[in-house]
Amino acid sequence: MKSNDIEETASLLKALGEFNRLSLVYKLCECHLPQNAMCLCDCCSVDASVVSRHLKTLTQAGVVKLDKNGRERSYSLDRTSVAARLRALATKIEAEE
Amino acid sequence: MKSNDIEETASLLKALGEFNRLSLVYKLCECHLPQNAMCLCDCCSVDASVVSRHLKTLTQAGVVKLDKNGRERSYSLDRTSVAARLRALATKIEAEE
DNA sequence: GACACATTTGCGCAAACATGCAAATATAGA
DNA sequence: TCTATATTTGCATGTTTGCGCAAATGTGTC
Repeated sequence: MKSNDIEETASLLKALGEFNRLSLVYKLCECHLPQNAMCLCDCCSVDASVVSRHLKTLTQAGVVKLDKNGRERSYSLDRTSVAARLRALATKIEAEE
Repeated sequence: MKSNDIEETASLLKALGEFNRLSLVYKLCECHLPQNAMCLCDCCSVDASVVSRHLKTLTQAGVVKLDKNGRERSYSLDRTSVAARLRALATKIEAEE
């Protein structure tokens, strides 16, 4: 197992492993359409700046995708990628190599 | 989504989302038989006390199971449980509810 | 009991992190 | 250009966390 792979997976899990960030992810989960940050503020009672920072963290970890359309800045889950990475980890853990 | 569920899932991901802890998990992954902590020290170059603490964290998160047999203290992955929980999260994230 | 070995715990430290507030920035619309 | 709104960033703060070392604890063996 390469060190880089471990680091990469750890980053994903760390990004997801914080209460407010995971709440954001679940909130995005329920949204068919991309959401702007203000809308996402509702799900966790923290300052907008905190939400902004959490969304940045999630974006850097590849959990969330950002679409900029002029003033509109909308976030959406990268569902397939995240699901695939979690499943890959599950498969690895399950297998006795 | 209940707050407790989020907290519980976040705990699992947080436990896995640290480089040395994830290294321990991968190491345990490759072991057919339960391992003692000293053996696990090899995979990450940190003090034994640190490994002990990480293993405790992983145990509390339900990632690892501890068997005490006299002096022997051996750790093993709770493969099915962890895999199931990761897959459940993957499924949830993938689904547009 | 004395010893060796494995593991945990107490302590201190430095780095990372989550947070709120205020100021700065960006952008659409009047 | 001016304004209103959305978002980011700088700063300060309190908390958490990972770490190493040394001491303590547990447990089998002599």
